[in-house]
This record gives sequence, C-alpha cells and structure tokens, in this order.
Amino acid sequence: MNLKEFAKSIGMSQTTVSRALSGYPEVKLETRERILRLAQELGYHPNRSAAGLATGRAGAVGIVMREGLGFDPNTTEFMAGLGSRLETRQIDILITVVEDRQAELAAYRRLAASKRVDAVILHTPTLDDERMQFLKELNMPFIVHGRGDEDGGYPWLDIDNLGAMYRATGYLLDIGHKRIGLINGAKGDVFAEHREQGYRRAMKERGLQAPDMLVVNGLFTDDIGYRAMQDFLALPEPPTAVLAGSMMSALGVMRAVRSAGLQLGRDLSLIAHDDVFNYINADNMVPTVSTTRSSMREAGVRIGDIILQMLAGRDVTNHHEIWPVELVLRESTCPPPAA
Amino acid sequence: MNLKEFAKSIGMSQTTVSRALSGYPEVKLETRERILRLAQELGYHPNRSAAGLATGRAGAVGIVMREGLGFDPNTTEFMAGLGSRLETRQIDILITVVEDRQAELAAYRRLAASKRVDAVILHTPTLDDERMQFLKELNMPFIVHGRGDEDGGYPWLDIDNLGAMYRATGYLLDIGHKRIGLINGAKGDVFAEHREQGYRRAMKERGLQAPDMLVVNGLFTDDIGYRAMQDFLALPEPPTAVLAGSMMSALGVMRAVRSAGLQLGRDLSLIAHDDVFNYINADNMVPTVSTTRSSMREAGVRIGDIILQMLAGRDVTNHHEIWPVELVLRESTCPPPAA
DNA sequence: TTGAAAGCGTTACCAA
DNA sequence: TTGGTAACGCTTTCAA
Repeated sequence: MNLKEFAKSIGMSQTTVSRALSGYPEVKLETRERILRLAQELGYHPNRSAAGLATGRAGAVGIVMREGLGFDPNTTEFMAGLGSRLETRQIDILITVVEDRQAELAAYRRLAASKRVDAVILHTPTLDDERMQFLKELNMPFIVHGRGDEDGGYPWLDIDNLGAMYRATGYLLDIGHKRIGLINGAKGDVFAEHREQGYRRAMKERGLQAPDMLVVNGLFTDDIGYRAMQDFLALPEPPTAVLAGSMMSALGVMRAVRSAGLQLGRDLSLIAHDDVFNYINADNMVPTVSTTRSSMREAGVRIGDIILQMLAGRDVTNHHEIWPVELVLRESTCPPPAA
Repeated sequence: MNLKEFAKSIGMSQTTVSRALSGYPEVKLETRERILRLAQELGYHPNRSAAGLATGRAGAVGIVMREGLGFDPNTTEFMAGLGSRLETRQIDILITVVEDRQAELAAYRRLAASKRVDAVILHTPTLDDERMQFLKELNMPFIVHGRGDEDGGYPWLDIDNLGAMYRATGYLLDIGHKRIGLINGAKGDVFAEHREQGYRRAMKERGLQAPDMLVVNGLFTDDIGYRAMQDFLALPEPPTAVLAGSMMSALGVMRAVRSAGLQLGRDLSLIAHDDVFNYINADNMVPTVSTTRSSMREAGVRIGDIILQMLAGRDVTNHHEIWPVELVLRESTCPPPAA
C-alpha cells in the first residue's frame, strides 16, 4: 500500500495524509488523529526510499567499524544505548564493516555521496586523526565519541580519561605506592594518551619517575593483561600497584598475580577501568576490584540525544561534553606491603 | 553530483552509465571500464534512496535487537563477520533497537512496509517463536541464526548444540564422572533446550540421573556462573564436573571453585562453550579450559553468504545448515577425584 | 551497443 | 486548513 492508495481509501488527499504523519502543524488535530489511527490500523508506513529521495534525508546514522580492532563488546553496549534513543524517532543505525582505515574513508565517501545516512559517529579518535577533516570536506555531519579538538568545529563527547587516571594514580600514591604500572590502550589512541598523561602528571607532582617499562600499550584483552603483569613481576623492582585499562585486561592481571602466588589487595593493588557490562562485574571478583567507572551505554544514549538535535537543525558544532569518571574503591587496593 | 550531471560530464547517456555501474552485460567492456574509472575519480555514487525507489530494494539487511537481553558481545562478533561479507556488495546492516518482543514485531512491520531492508536476520529463536510466522505474513525474507523448523519454509544456520553437549557430557562420563552440572542459557531458548537434550541423552544412555538441581538456566554472565557453582558446591553431593554455557559463565565457575579452595582439573572438571573472542581465551586460563568451540564470527560470514544468495533471487527456503562443534580438551578436565 | 523517457512513492511548493 | 502537482534521482522498458 502506498500513500496514494492509503489516502484514497480514507478519503483524504495525499498532501494532508503526508503532513499528518510527519507531524506538520497545519493539520487540524482531529484530522491528524484520525489519519494516525487509520495508518496504524491499516499498517501504512511511508516508503523510506521515496521519503528519502524527496527530503534528501535517510533516516539513519552510520557507524563504520574496522573488522579486527575497534569491534569489541563496548561497541555493543554503546549501540544499545544509542539505538534505544534513536528508536524514539525511528532513526536506525547503519553499520558498515571495513577492513582498514583506508576502506573506512572510502566508506564515508560512499555513505555521503549516496546519501545513505544523515550523520555518522566516529569512535576512538587517534592523534592526527584524518577522519574529521575528511568528513568535513564531504559535508557529512558527524559527532565524535572520544576527545576531539576544542576548536575543531564539530561536536564530541568524551569521558575524563586524564582526570580519571590522575585521580586513580593519585589515590595509589596517597596510600604509599611509588611504583605503579599502567596497562593502557593502543599508542596513538587519544583516550590512551590522555590516560597516560593523567598517570604521568600525578607521578610527576610527587616527584616520582614513571619509567617506560611500567607503561604497556595494547589491546584490552585478557591475554595482554596477563603478559603485561608477568613482565611487571619479572622486573627487579616490580610495581606495587597496577592500573588496567579494562575489565578484560584486569582478568589477565588477576591471573598473573595468582600464578605468582601473590594476593591482590594485600601484596599488590589494582584499579581497572570499567565500562559497565552486565556480564562481568567488578563487585563479583575476588577480591572485588576498585575501578574508574563510566557507562558506555549511557554515552550511547547521550550521543543519540545530540544527534537528534543535529538532525533537527540545531547548531551543535561547538557542543563538547566531558563526563566525569567515578573512582570506586573496593578490595583490590591497599597500601604497598612493607618493604 | 547526480547521474544526469555525471553522465553529461563524461559525455554518456544516463542509461549507459547506470548499466555500466550496475554491471549489466550489454555495455561494451571498454565503455564500462571507462565509466567505472571516471566514477571512481569523480567520486560519483548513485543516490541510494533513488535507486531504492526505482528498484524496490534497500541495499541493507536488518537486525532488530532487544535492549537488555540478546545484546551481548556475541552480537558484535557476529556482525563483524556478517558485515565483512556484505560489504563486498555494498550491502549495509541496519540495526534497530527495541525494548521488548512486542516492539520487535512492530519494528519488523515498519521495516517491511517502508521497504527499509531487503531481509532480516533473526537471532536466538525460542520455543513457539512467533517471529517466523509473522515475517512470512509480512512477506519479508529472513534467515534464522539458530535452529528453525525442518519444514518451516525458511533458511537457518545453527551449530550442533545437542551434539556438542552430548559429546562433552559423554566424555566426562567416560572418564568416570557421574554427577555433572549444567549451566545453561535461558529456559525456552531453543539452543539451550538442545544443549540440555544432549546432556540428558548422554546421561540417560549410561543409566544416570540428571536431577533438576544440577541444571541451571540464566544469562551467560560471570555472576550467574559464580552463583550456580556455589549452589552446586553446597549440595550434599556436589557434581564432580560442570558444563558452562559460555566463557563468561566459566569465569564465574572458576572463581567459585577457587573460593572453595578447590582446584579445577584436579578436584573438579569444567568444559565451557566458547564462541571465540579475541579478548578472552580458553588457552590462557589457569588451568586452561576445555571447550566446545564454534566461531560466532564465521557464522556471521556464512549467513552473509546465504543472504547474498537470497538477494540474488536464489531459492534458499530449504537451506538448513548445522555446524559441527569441536571439543577441545585442555587442563580443566580430569577424572573425578577418588571418593 | 546505446539512448529517450516513463515510472517508482514521497514531500513540499503554490493555490484555494 | 486542505488539495493539486512538480520535483527528487534512479532504473528499466522500448526503440533505434
């Protein structure tokens, strides 16, 4: 059933029906309600391609994912939040999977030229990230999940990674630690750089060294967490506390600590970053794990909000949001054992 | 730039350009190559809404996710596989997030009526799942990831859950276990029912009981794995071996075992189902964990294949595929301790 | 092998 | 407040 048929069957003009369904104000309330009800009953939904062609809008936002990296459980959580918000306006999420960074740019070009999405969401910006400039040249509206430039002329939302690590590190220093290991994200990812800065700043303020061997960069996997911790423990002077970038890394750390016959929260301290999932929970570990915590899902919801504003024509180019990160202390942190 | 402008700028008719870009055979090879090259150079991509309107095809496949449940890390892995396959034909994945089962059906209705996607993928079918019938009535092509009816008149792809649990249970029985716990998915999910059947069949064939208290249903979270295992250990006659439905549940199990001062692979055996992620690895646990293994990502790739065939007009209504599941023995399994 | 032109189903402008 | 109708940009039929 198309608009013509539907309009005819209820004895209205196409114009009025279209306006009523799109919520235009000039339709009499009574008329609108009647049309809405009948559309519901008869199951009429406008053809999205036709609407897209007429309006130039696609009714979808795009996310381009690279196959290997960047396609982790966080993504799912983020999308759950984002989607739940966008669903209220029947905006869908369009996922394109690509192999590498170059294919990612090609995908943006296709999405833009074919008018397949109204905006895209960028994840995990890197130092000298070329994507923002690229999207600007394409005239494709976008928002960055992660830190963007202050004067970049595009919106972004990030958590306070620097502050989080600064506080976590500061706390560990306050209770007496001097050698603190950092298991961080990939070198060049802005969030990881910020975390390292927060860590180094706190160390520096106490006049302490942060030797490079105490900083590890890599994926947030159990495996890498394990190996990093093993390497730490093999040092002549191992760290007495460790900051892990995710709950997955933390699992590896805990395993290495156990294998070494040590006990977390007694021989060694751990603070992990927690993106909040239902399937793994810092409160359920033994010992319970102190965390810097920020919900990925909530970030998705909020970015959905901002996108809806963008699509409504509101100027959000200078909308920057930095979310504070909670420091939740649990059993995995304690003063360093007496030397 | 639209087709008209592009065609004009290279001195061709719209018709020929359109045909060349869509790969129609009647265009002279030389002409096609020239057009393809120029489109690339000038960055021309057909407007997807216009193409959709003209052809009736959307160039996307839909996945509807319910917010809470069913939006787990597996989804990401599956989508990575699916998307990498669909990308070769520039088919995108359209995600719609809904609150509950009723909203899910409404979403299918909208997607169908608005011709927003060419097919949808159904996940985690349940007993008496109403969605297949619903989609048939909507005339929406679909494929089920999970077990469907043999004579349902729609394609599906599943792993051999029954066989996997039958073999895993059989192996444990072979090495002397008699009481085996099962930490399974939600009651009513077909995959979980199949796993329970495989488990019960193996038990029954040896004339053994599988008391209800040894079977737990729930989400695949660390938390539930932990609690289930604790409950098992509190029984007058605890199981000597446990089957966990996912690596997440397995983490909880391992934690409970450690808390009880027991050792896996000595006092107790564990086999977990592994969907294969890069961030958590059965080979890296202590002890290494025996698994029934099947890659979620590969399933995504294969479903992408089948969908491309569907979209190409091939009749796949009776295409059913059941993948064998590997049983990988590692250190977490051993004969039961002498009583 | 190429081209002209008729749809595809909306939206939005203009008129009433 | 409602209605007629010209785009929107592509695909595909028919003709050459």
